[in-house]
Amino acid sequence: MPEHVEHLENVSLPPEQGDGEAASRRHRDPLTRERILRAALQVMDQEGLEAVTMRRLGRELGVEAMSLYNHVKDKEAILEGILEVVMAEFEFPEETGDWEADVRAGARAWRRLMIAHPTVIALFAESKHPASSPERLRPMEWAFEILGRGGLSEVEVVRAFRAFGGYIMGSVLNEVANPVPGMGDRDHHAEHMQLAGELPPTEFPNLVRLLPLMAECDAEVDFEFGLDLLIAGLRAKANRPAR
Amino acid sequence: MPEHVEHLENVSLPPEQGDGEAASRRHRDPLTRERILRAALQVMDQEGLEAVTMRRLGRELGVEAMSLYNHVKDKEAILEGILEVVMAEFEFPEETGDWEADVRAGARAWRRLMIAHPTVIALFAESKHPASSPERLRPMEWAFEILGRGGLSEVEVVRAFRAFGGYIMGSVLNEVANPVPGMGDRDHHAEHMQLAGELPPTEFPNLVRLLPLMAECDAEVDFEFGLDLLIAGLRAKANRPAR
DNA sequence: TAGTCTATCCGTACGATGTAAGGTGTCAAC
DNA sequence: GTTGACACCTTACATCGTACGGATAGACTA
Repeated sequence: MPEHVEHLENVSLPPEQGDGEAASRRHRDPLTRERILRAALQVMDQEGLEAVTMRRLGRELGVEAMSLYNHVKDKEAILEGILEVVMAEFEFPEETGDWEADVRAGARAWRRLMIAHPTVIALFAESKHPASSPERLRPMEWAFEILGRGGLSEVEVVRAFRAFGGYIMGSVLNEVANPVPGMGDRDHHAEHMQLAGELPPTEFPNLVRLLPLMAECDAEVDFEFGLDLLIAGLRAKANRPAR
Repeated sequence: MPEHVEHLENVSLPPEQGDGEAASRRHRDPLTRERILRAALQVMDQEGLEAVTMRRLGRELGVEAMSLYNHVKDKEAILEGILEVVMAEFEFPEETGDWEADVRAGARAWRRLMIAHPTVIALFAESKHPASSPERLRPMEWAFEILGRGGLSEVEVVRAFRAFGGYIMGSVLNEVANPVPGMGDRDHHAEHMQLAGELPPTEFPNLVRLLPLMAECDAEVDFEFGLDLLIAGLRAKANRPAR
């Protein structure tokens, strides 16, 4: 009988710089849905969605790819799980009682979360099932709660939720249109400027004029601008006096 | 020398229901970047992004997968190309001279386009390079043109563009959260209702109350709602009198 | 007419992916 | 001990994107 495995633990166990803890030779600390999702999120944040691979996650956790299937059904389940983990990071701003300020703070919190993990937008875009885990629902619940205090009807609350949600999602999506490398802006800036220079000015006069402006705009300020529009519009609709 | 190929044309050439035209046995009509992109878009619209495969496109066009590489650099190039084709379908609304009406019409046109090809949102979310082809730029140019007529400063035009663009993108993204099957709403509706029924009402009182409402809202009406908010806000900012 | 060029397309092959199926080891309960 | 449950590993397969090289056919030259 071939006893070809002489299980020493010299296999690899890559340096394990991370949360240390030994990974003692007999058992490494046991695999867990939790640990898998955390590793997946990390890989995704650092190297993008296409780096999230069963084998890669296995390597990351010192385990073979197939072992993951003892804790998650699918790769798809991992992807959905990442959304859970991210939404669990949502930082609820403390409430001031000022409705507009609270709405604004909520929107910013949401944006911060998406910006912190830009690739989740792609996950949302591909996700097959709507949210159902408490982790993903809790921030929604809170958003409804806040919006509900503005004197809007129930339908209006729903619609405002969708308007803000859509705006936040879309802004971030447009903001992180190129997701990969070292950091944002520089690439965008350069590409925009170059593009504006190359464009036939008779066909694209506005782009030639405005693209450079666009390149040097600050995404956060722009976000606030749109937020102002939505809130102003909502204030009008709710017949509230300007504070 | 092995002359193992006895090129008869019996291979397969699947029924070829489409644009007819013969595909005569000697040559089928020649492969083209154009034709490839069109086929890719069609497959994507009907069966989703993951069905867009080099071999699949080849089959669709009566050709081996590798032949596609004579006309496109990459699979990625095909995906970017799909964006071109879609944006080329943008239907410029005729301009009325009424600024608000034109902005609204533009936003609707944009939304219609995305709804007609829901999967492009995922493409945008994964696209590595910002737009650069004229097909993708032309609708942007037009949007700038329209927005520019509202008495806004140049920076405000840029910001308004981003606000509207973000809102449109995000709304559609949220609207088509589940992309695949026969059609929208039914699934969403059912899932929302069921979810609302299962939720612990003490932890998620707002969701329990509002999710059913959300399920029966009409996406188009909701879109208009957010559009109203943005335009109202913009009107205020531009110090224009309500019409 | 024969010969060469070039664009187009096919065939084969390689590495990487997700995952089904079954094997191996460890430990708790009997 | 023996047994069974569980965590993990190994192997295998279909399918993916694509590098590489050969075959075909029309256009051009002579």
